[in-house]
This record gives sequence, structure tokens and C-alpha cells, in this order.
Amino acid sequence: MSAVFALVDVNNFYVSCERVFQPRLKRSPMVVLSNNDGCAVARSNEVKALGVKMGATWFKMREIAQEHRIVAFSSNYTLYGDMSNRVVEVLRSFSPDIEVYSIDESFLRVESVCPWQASYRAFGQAIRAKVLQWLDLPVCVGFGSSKTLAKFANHLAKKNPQFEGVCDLGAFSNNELEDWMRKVDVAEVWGVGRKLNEKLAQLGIRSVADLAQADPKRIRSLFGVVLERTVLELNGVSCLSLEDIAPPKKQIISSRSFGQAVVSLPVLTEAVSFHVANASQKLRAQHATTQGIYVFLQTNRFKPEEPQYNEGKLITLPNPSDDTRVITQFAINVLERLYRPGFKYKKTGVMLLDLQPRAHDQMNLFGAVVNSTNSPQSLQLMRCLDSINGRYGRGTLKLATMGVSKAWEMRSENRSPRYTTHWDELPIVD
DNA sequence: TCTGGGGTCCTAGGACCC
DNA sequence: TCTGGGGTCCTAGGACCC
Repeated sequence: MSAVFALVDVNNFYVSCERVFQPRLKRSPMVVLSNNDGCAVARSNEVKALGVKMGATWFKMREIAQEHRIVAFSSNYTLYGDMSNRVVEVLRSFSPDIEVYSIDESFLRVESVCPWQASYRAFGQAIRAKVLQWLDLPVCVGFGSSKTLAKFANHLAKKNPQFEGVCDLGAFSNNELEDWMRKVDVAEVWGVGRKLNEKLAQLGIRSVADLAQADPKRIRSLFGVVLERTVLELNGVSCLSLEDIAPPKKQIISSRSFGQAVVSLPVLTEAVSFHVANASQKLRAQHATTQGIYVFLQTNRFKPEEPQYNEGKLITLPNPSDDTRVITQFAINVLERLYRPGFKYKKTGVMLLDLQPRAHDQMNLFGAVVNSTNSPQSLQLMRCLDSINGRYGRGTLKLATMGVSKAWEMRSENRSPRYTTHWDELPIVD
């Protein structure tokens, strides 16, 4: 049986999450803003119809927002993350072969589990109905014989009401498929970004059909193996398999713009400590250690009239570690060497690189167990830290270097309650 | 006043090995 | 006169994704 992939994706995901708990807003124009309330990262259909683009800066939209009474929410990733997990649980009941591709999209292998022989449309409608009933979230489903085709099918389902949210390319004749591919811009293809789109246009490749009909070898010589695979995938040759087990991360980043400019080293120290705590908790969650820590510091690039400073430094630890205390110490050391007084800083962040599975703990050249950073005491302490913070909330237990000042915290002026994860923020039904 | 955050993969070129 | 062949590893930069 040849492969059939489904791509399920939640429409306007963040907006839809907010609407679950504020049903009176189901028809209001709405946006969800990025961290720091910077720009629109999710738009309701009403807002899209007004011509507001993805990533539009909020402060530049004030006028149109007032005129059309656009409701803006600050992003609430605790809520979206939890809702996302719930969607995945529902999807898992339809197929055990699932790849969680992003917070609002999953690929499923469905050829052996579709209960409606040869009717993937009915299968897709069943998925839609269940997610809607259980979670009140609208999804679209696309079916195709490769991931790239499933993505394309999903795009058609989303943009063309006659599909009623489900599109199965397998049900199309060759001519029908070509017609649809002819109608859609090549920029919509998964893997074709802005640059490739420009270069393809120079070759006269403008529609999905143009790319599908291009010679894979030629595409490879001009653009590389990645786009060659895309061409093959568009022709139903599955090159990208389902990654049902998420591979461990190769790097972990934590960074944030400040709500307002920061000038002082102590405040930066608190921010860096926060990012280390954040990143190393994720590090321990995947049972890994880090040996490379990169710390960076940035001024506001949107204010060229202010003096700019944009630097980062990498430090290599003598021994791999996952201990927040150790990593914090090194990171603060780097920060102190990086810091120059007199600048208005806008952003800082920490990257953990050189990640290794914890099981691979390596002794140093002299074979000594000088590796006190991975001592049993450290292990236990970190486990304790994570479990307390897991139970009572992030930041319940923290290093003193994280401080208590909120001087650097991001703006988040209209965040909704964390309805599904915090007892004191549960929705109340009158 | 105001401009997000977190990732992956591929390629080319340099340095080095025998 | 004259200068091979086959590799690996690392890094920086560029492209992409959501």
C-alpha cells in the first residue's frame, strides 16, 4: 500500500485558542501579538480580509485597529502549548503514526488506518468533527502521497470553501491536479521561501505546476538537493518520511526583547540568569548536557540614531554540564566581558550548544572524576528544582542571580488567563 | 513609547590527515 | 621537465520552517 500523508492544521491557531474561552469574540476581528506585543502573529479571517499582513507591527496598526475594533491579545504560550497537546492527543486516536510538526500542525500516516476505504474525505471530516467537538478548534485536513503534497492539499482546503476544510489530492484526476497546481503560486510550496521564489521567477517558474514539471536534475544543479526533493515530492515521490520520534535538539535558545531599554549590568545579569534557567531546564528535559554557551547582547536596531552594539561570545565549559548554577556562572562571566556601559540594550539571550546525551558523560584527558558539575548531588538538586517548578510554576524556586526586579520584562498588556493549566485561572461558567 | 522567538538543513571553503 | 588522491572535520553563511 503506498503512503498517504495527512496534514492537519488548526486555522488561525492562537486566535482560535482565545476564542474557545471568549466565544462572544467568535466573529470579532482579532489578532494575537508576538512577545512584547510587537507584531501580529495570528489574525482572524476578519483581520486578514482587512489586508493586515502576518507580522504587521502593532503600533503601526493602531488606526486601522481602532477603526475596525480589532481585539488584540498578548501571546499566551502556556495556553497555546496546552491546547496544542490536546489536539495531538485527539489526532493520535486517528493514527498512531504522527509527527508533531509545529505547535498547530501535525502529519499523520493514514493509508492503513482510514476506516472509510478510499474515502479520505470522510476520514478528514471525522477528524474535523472530533477536534471541533472536543476542543472547539477548527482544523483543515489535506491528504497527499507525500508530505509536500499533503501540505499543498491543506492549502487548497483552507483557501477554497468548496472543499469544506478537507482536500484529498488522491481523488483528483491528473488534469484536475494540474489545474489546481496551475492556479497556485509557487511561493506557497513548502520549502519555497522568498529568495527561492525570486530566483524561480527568473526561470519562468511561477506556479506550483511549473515547479512540479521542472526537471529535477536541473533544479538540483541550480538550487541543490533540497529543492530537487521538493520537485519529486510534488510528483508523488515521497522523499521526506514521517518523523514520529522527535530527534533531540541540537541547540537550545532562550532570548527575549526587553519591555524597555536596559542600561545597567545588574539588570542584564538578571535577564541572562533567567535565560540560563529557562534553557537548562529544557536541556535537562531532554536528558542532555551542554558544553558551549553563547551569550549575546543587542541594542535596538530600529533606532539607528542611537549608538549600536551587537556582540556575542562563546565559552566552552571544561566539562559538559546541565547544572543551572554552573551554566549561570559561566554565562554571567561571559556577560561581564561582553558588557559595555553607555548603550541602551534591547535584547539579550543565551544559546546552549554542543549538546550531548547525558549517558555519554566523558571524563577529561586525565581520566579524573573532576567532573563535580555532574556529581550525584548536582543531579539530585536539579531534579528537585525541576519538580518543584513543574508543580508550582516556573520560577517558584530560582537562583538569587535571577533577582526580583521586573525591569527587563516584556510588555504583555492583554494576556488572557492560563485557563487550562492554573487552578486559580480556570474559566468560570455563570 | 512601540519592531518576536526558536529551530533545522545544506553548501562551500579552509585546515588538516595519511 | 616535475607537485596525487582520497578523505574528515569545522565554520560561516544562507536558505528555509512555524
